[in-house]
Amino acid sequence: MKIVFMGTPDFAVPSLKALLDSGETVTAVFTQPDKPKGRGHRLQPPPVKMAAEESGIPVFQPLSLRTDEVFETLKALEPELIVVVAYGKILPRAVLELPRFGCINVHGSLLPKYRGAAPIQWTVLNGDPVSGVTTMFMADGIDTGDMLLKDETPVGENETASELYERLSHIGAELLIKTLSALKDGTLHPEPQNEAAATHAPMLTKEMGRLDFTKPSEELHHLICGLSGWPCAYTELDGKRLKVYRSRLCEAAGKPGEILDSKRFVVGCGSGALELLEVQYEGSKRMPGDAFLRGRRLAAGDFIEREG
RNA sequence: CGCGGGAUGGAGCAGUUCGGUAGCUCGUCGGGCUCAUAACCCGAAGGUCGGAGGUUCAAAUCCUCCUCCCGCAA
Repeated sequence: MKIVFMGTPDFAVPSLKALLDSGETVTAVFTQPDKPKGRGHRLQPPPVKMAAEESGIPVFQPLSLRTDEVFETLKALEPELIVVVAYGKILPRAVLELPRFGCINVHGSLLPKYRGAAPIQWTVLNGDPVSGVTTMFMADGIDTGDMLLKDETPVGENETASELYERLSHIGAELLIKTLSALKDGTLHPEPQNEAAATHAPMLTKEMGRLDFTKPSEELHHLICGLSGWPCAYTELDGKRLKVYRSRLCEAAGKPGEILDSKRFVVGCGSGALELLEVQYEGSKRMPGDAFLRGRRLAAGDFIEREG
Protein backbone atom coordinates (compact mmCIF):
# COMPACT_ATOMS: atom_id res chain seq x y z
CA MET A 1 0.00 0.00 0.00
CA LYS A 2 1.38 3.39 -0.96
CA ILE A 3 1.42 5.62 2.08
CA VAL A 4 2.17 9.30 2.54
CA PHE A 5 3.29 10.13 6.08
CA MET A 6 2.67 13.50 7.70
CA GLY A 7 4.29 14.38 11.01
CA THR A 8 6.67 16.80 12.62
CA PRO A 9 8.06 16.35 16.16
CA ASP A 10 9.77 13.50 18.02
CA PHE A 11 6.40 11.97 18.80
CA ALA A 12 5.90 11.08 15.14
CA VAL A 13 9.30 9.53 14.54
CA PRO A 14 8.64 6.08 16.05
CA SER A 15 5.47 5.80 13.95
CA LEU A 16 7.35 6.62 10.76
CA LYS A 17 10.08 4.14 11.60
CA ALA A 18 7.55 1.46 12.48
CA LEU A 19 5.91 1.89 9.09
CA LEU A 20 9.24 1.48 7.36
CA ASP A 21 10.25 -1.48 9.51
CA SER A 22 6.97 -3.23 8.79
CA GLY A 23 7.69 -3.03 5.09
CA GLU A 24 5.11 -0.44 4.14
CA THR A 25 5.82 1.74 1.13
CA VAL A 26 6.16 5.29 2.35
CA THR A 27 6.40 7.30 -0.84
CA ALA A 28 6.76 10.72 0.73
CA VAL A 29 6.89 12.55 4.04
CA PHE A 30 5.21 15.88 4.70
CA THR A 31 6.51 17.88 7.62
CA GLN A 32 6.54 21.47 8.83
CA PRO A 33 9.09 23.83 7.28
CA ASP A 34 12.42 24.27 9.03
CA LYS A 35 12.13 26.98 11.62
CA PRO A 36 14.68 29.21 13.29
CA LYS A 37 15.39 27.68 16.66
CA GLY A 38 17.97 27.81 19.35
CA ARG A 39 20.57 30.48 19.99
CA GLY A 40 21.59 32.41 16.93
CA HIS A 41 18.21 31.73 15.31
CA ARG A 42 19.60 28.95 13.19
CA LEU A 43 17.20 26.96 11.04
CA GLN A 44 16.41 23.57 12.51
CA PRO A 45 14.88 20.69 10.58
CA PRO A 46 12.00 18.91 12.36
CA PRO A 47 12.84 15.43 13.75
CA VAL A 48 10.62 13.71 11.20
CA LYS A 49 12.55 15.34 8.37
CA MET A 50 15.82 14.01 9.70
CA ALA A 51 14.38 10.51 10.08
CA ALA A 52 12.93 10.60 6.56
CA GLU A 53 16.19 11.75 5.03
CA GLU A 54 18.07 8.98 6.78
CA SER A 55 15.79 6.56 5.00
CA GLY A 56 16.04 8.39 1.71
CA ILE A 57 12.35 9.28 1.54
CA PRO A 58 11.35 12.45 -0.32
CA VAL A 59 10.41 15.25 2.08
CA PHE A 60 7.90 18.01 1.41
CA GLN A 61 7.61 21.05 3.67
CA PRO A 62 4.79 23.21 2.33
CA LEU A 63 3.74 26.28 4.26
CA SER A 64 0.15 25.40 3.54
CA LEU A 65 -1.78 22.39 2.23
CA ARG A 66 -4.43 24.69 0.86
CA THR A 67 -2.82 25.52 -2.47
CA ASP A 68 -3.50 23.88 -5.81
CA GLU A 69 0.17 23.31 -6.33
CA VAL A 70 0.56 21.30 -3.14
CA PHE A 71 -2.60 19.36 -3.82
CA GLU A 72 -1.36 18.38 -7.27
CA THR A 73 1.94 17.28 -5.78
CA LEU A 74 0.12 15.12 -3.28
CA LYS A 75 -2.22 13.74 -5.91
CA ALA A 76 0.71 12.80 -8.13
CA LEU A 77 2.05 10.64 -5.32
CA GLU A 78 -1.14 8.57 -5.57
CA PRO A 79 -1.38 7.73 -1.90
CA GLU A 80 -3.75 4.95 -0.97
CA LEU A 81 -3.53 6.01 2.66
CA ILE A 82 -2.26 9.07 4.51
CA VAL A 83 -0.94 8.56 8.03
CA VAL A 84 -0.86 11.70 10.16
CA VAL A 85 1.00 11.84 13.48
CA ALA A 86 1.38 15.24 15.16
CA TYR A 87 1.77 17.07 11.86
CA GLY A 88 0.66 20.42 13.20
CA LYS A 89 -1.52 21.44 10.30
CA ILE A 90 -5.20 20.89 9.58
CA LEU A 91 -5.81 18.83 6.46
CA PRO A 92 -8.35 20.35 4.05
CA ARG A 93 -11.29 18.19 3.02
CA ALA A 94 -9.86 17.62 -0.46
CA VAL A 95 -6.79 16.00 1.07
CA LEU A 96 -8.83 13.94 3.51
CA GLU A 97 -10.81 12.52 0.61
CA LEU A 98 -7.85 11.92 -1.70
CA PRO A 99 -6.60 8.48 -0.56
CA ARG A 100 -8.74 5.42 -1.20
CA PHE A 101 -8.46 4.28 2.40
CA GLY A 102 -8.68 7.76 3.86
CA CYS A 103 -6.46 9.34 6.48
CA ILE A 104 -5.50 7.71 9.73
CA ASN A 105 -4.31 9.73 12.71
CA VAL A 106 -2.43 8.63 15.81
CA HIS A 107 -3.46 10.74 18.80
CA GLY A 108 -1.83 10.84 22.24
CA SER A 109 -4.91 10.50 24.40
CA LEU A 110 -7.91 8.29 25.01
CA LEU A 111 -10.42 10.06 22.79
CA PRO A 112 -12.76 11.80 23.01
CA LYS A 113 -10.80 13.18 25.94
CA TYR A 114 -8.07 15.72 25.14
CA ARG A 115 -8.64 16.53 21.52
CA GLY A 116 -6.18 19.10 20.23
CA ALA A 117 -2.60 20.17 20.43
CA ALA A 118 -1.31 19.10 23.82
CA PRO A 119 -3.19 15.98 24.99
CA ILE A 120 -0.31 14.39 26.85
CA GLN A 121 0.62 17.47 28.83
CA TRP A 122 -2.98 18.06 29.87
CA THR A 123 -3.30 14.46 30.97
CA VAL A 124 -0.44 15.04 33.39
CA LEU A 125 -1.53 18.57 34.34
CA ASN A 126 -4.88 17.18 35.42
CA GLY A 127 -3.28 14.31 37.29
CA ASP A 128 -5.10 11.60 35.30
CA PRO A 129 -4.12 8.10 36.47
CA VAL A 130 -4.55 6.58 33.01
CA SER A 131 -3.52 7.76 29.57
CA GLY A 132 -3.23 6.14 26.18
CA VAL A 133 -3.23 6.40 22.43
CA THR A 134 -6.12 6.35 19.97
CA THR A 135 -6.07 5.80 16.23
CA MET A 136 -8.89 7.26 14.14
CA PHE A 137 -10.07 8.01 10.66
CA MET A 138 -9.68 11.72 10.19
CA ALA A 139 -12.68 13.94 9.61
CA ASP A 140 -13.48 17.62 9.52
CA GLY A 141 -12.79 19.21 12.88
CA ILE A 142 -9.93 18.72 15.26
CA ASP A 143 -9.53 15.10 16.30
CA THR A 144 -13.20 14.38 15.81
CA GLY A 145 -12.98 11.35 13.53
CA ASP A 146 -14.27 7.84 14.14
CA MET A 147 -12.03 5.88 16.51
CA LEU A 148 -10.33 2.68 15.42
CA LEU A 149 -8.08 1.22 18.14
CA LYS A 150 -6.97 2.30 21.61
CA ASP A 151 -4.17 1.32 23.94
CA GLU A 152 -4.18 2.39 27.57
CA THR A 153 -1.27 2.90 29.93
CA PRO A 154 -1.11 3.98 33.58
CA VAL A 155 0.51 7.32 34.37
CA GLY A 156 3.18 7.19 37.07
CA GLU A 157 2.71 9.37 40.17
CA ASN A 158 5.91 11.29 39.41
CA GLU A 159 5.94 10.75 35.68
CA THR A 160 6.61 13.89 33.66
CA ALA A 161 4.84 14.82 30.46
CA SER A 162 8.14 14.36 28.59
CA GLU A 163 8.43 10.81 29.85
CA LEU A 164 4.84 9.97 29.04
CA TYR A 165 5.27 11.62 25.66
CA GLU A 166 8.21 9.36 24.91
CA ARG A 167 6.33 6.24 26.05
CA LEU A 168 3.19 7.09 24.13
CA SER A 169 5.17 7.76 20.97
CA HIS A 170 6.21 4.10 20.98
CA ILE A 171 2.82 2.81 22.04
CA GLY A 172 1.37 4.88 19.22
CA ALA A 173 3.77 3.37 16.70
CA GLU A 174 2.72 -0.15 17.70
CA LEU A 175 -0.93 0.77 17.63
CA LEU A 176 -0.52 2.26 14.18
CA ILE A 177 0.86 -0.99 12.84
CA LYS A 178 -1.97 -2.95 14.47
CA THR A 179 -4.45 -0.53 12.95
CA LEU A 180 -2.98 -0.99 9.50
CA SER A 181 -3.12 -4.78 9.73
CA ALA A 182 -6.72 -4.60 10.85
CA LEU A 183 -7.45 -2.22 8.01
CA LYS A 184 -6.04 -4.68 5.51
CA ASP A 185 -7.89 -7.58 7.14
CA GLY A 186 -11.09 -5.60 7.06
CA THR A 187 -11.57 -6.09 10.78
CA LEU A 188 -11.68 -2.45 11.80
CA HIS A 189 -14.87 -1.22 13.41
CA PRO A 190 -14.85 2.57 13.36
CA GLU A 191 -16.60 3.96 16.39
CA PRO A 192 -17.98 7.50 16.53
CA GLN A 193 -16.79 9.65 19.40
CA ASN A 194 -19.16 10.58 22.17
CA GLU A 195 -19.38 14.33 21.65
CA ALA A 196 -20.78 14.90 25.12
CA ALA A 197 -17.62 13.45 26.68
CA ALA A 198 -15.21 15.38 24.46
CA THR A 199 -12.67 17.74 26.02
CA HIS A 200 -10.10 19.97 24.41
CA ALA A 201 -6.38 20.21 25.20
CA PRO A 202 -5.22 23.64 24.03
CA MET A 203 -1.63 24.64 23.39
CA LEU A 204 0.48 25.40 26.42
CA THR A 205 1.71 28.88 27.16
CA LYS A 206 4.71 30.05 29.09
CA GLU A 207 2.56 32.00 31.52
CA MET A 208 1.08 28.73 32.72
CA GLY A 209 4.42 27.74 34.16
CA ARG A 210 4.72 30.20 37.04
CA LEU A 211 4.67 28.38 40.34
CA ASP A 212 2.46 29.96 42.98
CA PHE A 213 3.52 28.38 46.25
CA THR A 214 0.34 29.46 47.98
CA LYS A 215 -1.40 26.73 46.00
CA PRO A 216 -1.66 23.13 47.22
CA SER A 217 1.39 20.94 46.68
CA GLU A 218 -0.55 18.44 44.55
CA GLU A 219 -1.55 21.13 42.09
CA LEU A 220 2.02 22.42 41.82
CA HIS A 221 3.35 18.90 41.41
CA HIS A 222 1.03 18.30 38.48
CA LEU A 223 2.06 21.60 36.95
CA ILE A 224 5.74 20.73 37.22
CA CYS A 225 5.26 17.25 35.77
CA GLY A 226 2.89 18.43 33.05
CA LEU A 227 5.07 21.25 31.79
CA SER A 228 8.39 19.45 32.18
CA GLY A 229 10.34 19.77 28.97
CA TRP A 230 8.36 22.69 27.57
CA PRO A 231 7.41 25.33 28.58
CA CYS A 232 8.53 24.16 32.01
CA ALA A 233 7.31 25.27 35.43
CA TYR A 234 9.42 27.95 37.06
CA THR A 235 9.82 30.24 39.99
CA GLU A 236 12.15 33.15 40.56
CA LEU A 237 15.13 33.73 42.79
CA ASP A 238 17.05 37.02 42.95
CA GLY A 239 15.24 38.17 39.83
CA LYS A 240 16.36 35.20 37.79
CA ARG A 241 14.39 32.28 36.55
CA LEU A 242 14.61 28.90 38.19
CA LYS A 243 13.04 26.13 36.15
CA VAL A 244 11.72 23.08 37.93
CA TYR A 245 11.79 19.89 35.91
CA ARG A 246 10.93 17.30 38.50
CA SER A 247 9.39 17.17 41.93
CA ARG A 248 7.96 14.92 44.60
CA LEU A 249 5.28 15.43 47.23
CA CYS A 250 6.60 15.72 50.78
CA GLU A 251 5.25 15.33 54.28
CA ALA A 252 6.81 18.52 55.63
CA ALA A 253 4.81 21.67 56.35
CA GLY A 254 5.75 25.34 56.35
CA LYS A 255 4.91 28.73 54.95
CA PRO A 256 4.44 29.05 51.18
CA GLY A 257 7.82 29.45 49.52
CA GLU A 258 9.78 28.66 52.67
CA ILE A 259 12.69 26.27 52.36
CA LEU A 260 12.12 23.58 54.96
CA ASP A 261 15.27 21.50 54.82
CA SER A 262 18.94 22.36 54.50
CA LYS A 263 19.91 19.24 52.65
CA ARG A 264 17.00 18.65 50.33
CA PHE A 265 15.20 21.31 48.32
CA VAL A 266 11.87 21.07 50.14
CA VAL A 267 9.56 24.05 49.74
CA GLY A 268 6.39 24.80 51.68
CA CYS A 269 3.15 25.22 49.74
CA GLY A 270 -0.38 26.42 50.46
CA SER A 271 -0.94 22.93 51.77
CA GLY A 272 1.69 20.23 52.04
CA ALA A 273 5.19 20.61 50.70
CA LEU A 274 7.12 19.79 47.57
CA GLU A 275 10.66 18.57 47.09
CA LEU A 276 12.23 20.07 43.99
CA LEU A 277 14.32 17.23 42.61
CA GLU A 278 15.70 18.69 39.42
CA VAL A 279 16.11 22.39 38.73
CA GLN A 280 17.88 24.73 36.34
CA TYR A 281 18.91 28.25 37.25
CA GLU A 282 19.10 30.86 34.52
CA GLY A 283 22.47 30.56 32.80
CA SER A 284 23.31 27.39 34.65
CA LYS A 285 23.04 23.70 34.04
CA ARG A 286 20.21 21.44 34.97
CA MET A 287 21.07 19.88 38.32
CA PRO A 288 19.70 18.03 41.33
CA GLY A 289 17.81 20.24 43.77
CA ASP A 290 20.16 19.54 46.68
CA ALA A 291 23.20 20.54 44.62
CA PHE A 292 21.54 23.83 43.76
CA LEU A 293 20.76 24.42 47.43
CA ARG A 294 24.40 23.90 48.43
CA GLY A 295 25.85 26.04 45.68
CA ARG A 296 23.49 28.93 46.44
CA ARG A 297 24.03 28.55 50.20
CA LEU A 298 20.32 28.32 50.82
CA ALA A 299 19.18 26.78 54.07
CA ALA A 300 16.04 26.01 56.02
CA GLY A 301 14.17 29.23 56.76
CA ASP A 302 15.14 31.01 53.55
CA PHE A 303 12.39 31.90 51.12
CA ILE A 304 12.13 31.34 47.43
CA GLU A 305 10.41 34.07 45.45
CA ARG A 306 9.32 35.98 48.55
CA GLU A 307 6.05 37.76 47.91
CA GLY A 308 6.33 41.57 47.59
C1' C B 1 26.40 38.07 13.20
C1' G B 2 19.11 38.58 17.93
C1' C B 3 20.03 39.64 23.80
C1' G B 4 22.48 37.65 28.09
C1' G B 5 24.87 34.20 31.92
C1' G B 6 28.67 30.49 32.52
C1' A B 7 33.36 26.83 32.31
C1' U B 8 37.80 26.51 39.26
C1' G B 9 39.40 18.52 42.76
C1' G B 10 33.78 13.55 41.81
C1' A B 11 28.90 17.47 42.47
C1' G B 12 27.39 22.56 43.25
C1' C B 13 29.77 27.21 44.07
C1' A B 14 33.30 31.48 46.05
C1' G B 15 37.70 33.88 44.60
C1' U B 16 38.47 37.69 38.95
C1' U B 17 36.73 44.76 40.31
C1' C B 18 42.38 46.59 43.02
C1' G B 19 47.55 40.12 39.51
C1' G B 20 51.29 37.74 44.65
C1' U B 21 50.74 30.24 48.98
C1' A B 22 43.71 27.18 45.62
C1' G B 23 38.97 28.16 49.30
C1' C B 24 33.49 26.82 50.82
C1' U B 25 29.27 23.40 51.24
C1' C B 26 28.89 18.29 49.96
C1' G B 27 30.67 13.57 48.13
C1' U B 28 34.69 9.78 48.43
C1' C B 29 38.37 7.07 51.52
C1' G B 30 40.44 6.05 56.59
C1' G B 31 39.69 6.39 61.82
C1' G B 32 36.62 7.58 66.26
C1' C B 33 31.85 7.74 68.89
C1' U B 34 27.26 4.77 69.13
C1' C B 35 22.85 -0.78 70.26
C1' A B 36 22.79 1.63 65.57
C1' U B 37 22.69 5.30 61.47
C1' A B 38 22.08 8.70 55.59
C1' A B 39 23.61 11.63 62.42
C1' C B 40 28.08 13.61 65.10
C1' C B 41 33.77 14.17 65.82
C1' C B 42 38.93 13.70 63.77
C1' G B 43 42.03 12.97 59.57
C1' A B 44 43.34 12.06 54.28
C1' A B 45 43.29 11.75 49.11
C1' G B 46 41.78 14.45 44.92
C1' G B 47 42.61 20.59 40.86
C1' U B 48 48.00 21.60 34.26
C1' C B 49 41.57 27.05 37.54
C1' G B 50 37.73 24.87 29.48
C1' G B 51 41.86 25.40 25.31
C1' A B 52 45.81 28.35 22.64
C1' G B 53 48.66 32.61 22.43
C1' G B 54 50.13 37.47 24.68
C1' U B 55 51.49 41.24 28.81
C1' U B 56 54.33 40.62 33.56
C1' C B 57 59.44 39.27 38.16
C1' A B 58 54.61 36.85 38.93
C1' A B 59 48.08 35.32 35.74
C1' A B 60 42.17 31.55 38.02
C1' U B 61 42.58 37.08 37.98
C1' C B 62 44.64 41.68 32.60
C1' C B 63 44.51 41.44 26.64
C1' U B 64 43.36 38.48 21.94
C1' C B 65 41.39 34.25 19.57
C1' C B 66 38.99 29.40 20.01
C1' U B 67 35.83 25.28 22.04
C1' C B 68 31.78 23.72 24.91
C1' C B 69 27.29 24.51 28.26
C1' C B 70 22.96 27.29 29.58
C1' G B 71 18.70 31.39 30.33
C1' C B 72 15.71 34.71 27.16
C1' A B 73 13.82 34.57 22.43
C1' A B 74 11.58 31.16 18.67
